[in-house]
Amino acid sequence: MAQKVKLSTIAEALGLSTATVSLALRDSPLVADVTRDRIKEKAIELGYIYNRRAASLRTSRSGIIGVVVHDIMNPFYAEILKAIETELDRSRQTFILSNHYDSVEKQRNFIETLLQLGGDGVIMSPAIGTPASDIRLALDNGMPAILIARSVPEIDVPTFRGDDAYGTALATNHLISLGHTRIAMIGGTDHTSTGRDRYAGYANAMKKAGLELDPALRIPGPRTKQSGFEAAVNFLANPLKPTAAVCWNDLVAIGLMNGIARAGLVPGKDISVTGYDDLEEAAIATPALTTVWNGQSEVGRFAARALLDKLNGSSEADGLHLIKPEMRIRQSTTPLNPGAGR
Amino acid sequence: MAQKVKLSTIAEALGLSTATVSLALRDSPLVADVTRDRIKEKAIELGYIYNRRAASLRTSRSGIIGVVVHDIMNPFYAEILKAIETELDRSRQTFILSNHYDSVEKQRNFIETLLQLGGDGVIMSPAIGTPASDIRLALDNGMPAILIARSVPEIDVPTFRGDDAYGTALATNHLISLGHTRIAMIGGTDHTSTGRDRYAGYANAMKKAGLELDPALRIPGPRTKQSGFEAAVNFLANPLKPTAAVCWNDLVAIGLMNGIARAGLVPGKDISVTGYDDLEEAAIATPALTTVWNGQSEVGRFAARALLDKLNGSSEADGLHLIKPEMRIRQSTTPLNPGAGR
DNA sequence: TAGATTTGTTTAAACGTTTGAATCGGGGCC
DNA sequence: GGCCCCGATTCAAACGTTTAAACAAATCTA
Repeated sequence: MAQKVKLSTIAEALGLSTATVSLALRDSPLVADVTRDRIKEKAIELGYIYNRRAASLRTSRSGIIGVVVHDIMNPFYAEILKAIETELDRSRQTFILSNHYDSVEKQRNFIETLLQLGGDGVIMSPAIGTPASDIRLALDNGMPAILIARSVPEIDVPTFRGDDAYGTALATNHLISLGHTRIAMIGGTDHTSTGRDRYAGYANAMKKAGLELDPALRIPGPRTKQSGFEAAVNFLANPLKPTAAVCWNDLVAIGLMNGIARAGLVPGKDISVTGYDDLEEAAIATPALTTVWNGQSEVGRFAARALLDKLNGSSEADGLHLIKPEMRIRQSTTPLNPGAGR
Repeated sequence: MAQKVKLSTIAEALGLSTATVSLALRDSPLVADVTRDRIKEKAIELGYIYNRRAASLRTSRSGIIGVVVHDIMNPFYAEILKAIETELDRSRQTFILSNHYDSVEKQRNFIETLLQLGGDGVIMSPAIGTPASDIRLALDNGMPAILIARSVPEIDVPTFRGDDAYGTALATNHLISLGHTRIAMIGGTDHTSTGRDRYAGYANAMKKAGLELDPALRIPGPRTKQSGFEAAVNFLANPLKPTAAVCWNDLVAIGLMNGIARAGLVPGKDISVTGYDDLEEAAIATPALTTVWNGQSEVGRFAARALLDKLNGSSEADGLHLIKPEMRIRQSTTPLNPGAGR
């Protein structure tokens, strides 16, 4: 590997100063056109590589943005990330991605690393139990933060997520309108604002329709296919078997449908199932999954924009922004079959 | 936001020099125990944040490692990434993740960005058509590279991937042993080494068994569920309908099974299907998918280790390392049903 | 007791950029 | 001809660390 090529290498080769070279490479109007061209040519010829750490040490802008979510493998976040990526790419920001797997500690490590690297900002879906102080750590050190998918108590930064109570109410009402009365709710926990909201939407819809809220019909659990698959056993063991299920998300719903099929019943016919998120996968599941579109791409896009706006000095977007979910009706929900559920 | 706290802030507060503070914070034996404790205490009290860009400017080690793959949303890569993450976390390296979506340009941008940030190394699954010069760009600037999943002609860096020809041969032979003779191969392209290898494994197994290689039975396509789902139509329209299919990967296989089910046939019974990769999802699909384990976690782990070794000066691992795939037999493959396939 | 060693700390230069202020050689203006 | 201004370029300091080398004081050693 040849000697490192830096500004001064180019400067010396041309008999100029590093200042001129620096300005020229950044298209400053201060340097003569002809000089700029000579400099740029030489830079390419020598294989010059801009040293961002040196630059950012001087300018205190690194061009790095951090994004941390529960699990990037989860298609729900993956769709959000894709939207963020598209938006940030446009403004030539590098982004650093991390999972926290709901470990507050891993999340704080990430924030600290990002501060050390001089990150310009952070977009995060906070881990369960995130203390306000962890967000303030970023804020106090001049690194703006945007929240997605979940809120953190006492923190008032721009926050984007779906209107969960409204969304599960949509799904529940859909099932009620099909004649179902014993409707289970599967997956998720009550330890997050999302969890509480989703349950509230379901519970309110049930009450409003005059239906009984049987605690045995609430089966909490992780938010994975595996968990939905396993819940099927529990679900089908219930003596008064439910005829329909509102699932935490599409993954749980697909897992549940697989579990139902494995038990010899026909999902969508014997038991109606709704998902949540409307992942790409929902449409090609068998049967095609009725679900609630949760606006992941909107969340990602808005979050990225809000951060870029903040970096440019505006702060209009503070506070909570809810995206209204929409029903996507497919084949996994059908009118109550009077013979089923016994 | 208060004034920035730096080494000199701590130094002044304690009447010491920045050198002492710098050494103390890094647990150098050069500084007295009592002094070190005072310094560390003060650092916490003042909320000191280590500035890595300044440090790395001096040391030329940034602690940043880049990872670029086709698509992090793809569970195949996601499993590799998880293994890499686990391994790198252990040695406190920050990693920057990116998709190239098989765009050589996006990939080169990533390499350039990483160089600008002073990345210590890069692990990549090269985009289709990656020129050797793009890898050399990294190498020539002192940034070691490791390849996963695919090779690049003329490049001899440590490369880790599954033995694809062997793997598809396993799957094909399994189907042949069940009595199938009209076996399709679905998904993938011939533009990558992986693609050619997988086809070769299938083709050789067919020939060796004395079976005809009907070009109509080769249905190339993207490596997604969607694509498998769509291929079902094409597949079932064949007048001499195949009775079994070797799929490019589990996603294609699951999509294909959904498509078969949608057409009113029973996957695994009317038509046998094999996947590739053995994703978590394969085991809970309906029917549970027979597939080929491709050692993603091994690939990720080995790649990360190889890079860390390189950074520590060793270079033993140069060249290609193949991981031997293994068959995972489940319910999606059954003996040929003489009535089917007509 | 003088010199050598050890222990703990400081000095100062370096890493590669950016940028406000300074310089320089011409013109144009009155 | 003196003055000011202009465009193009350079000077030099700064960003916050690290580290080789120097230093000072205390402790050994012969």
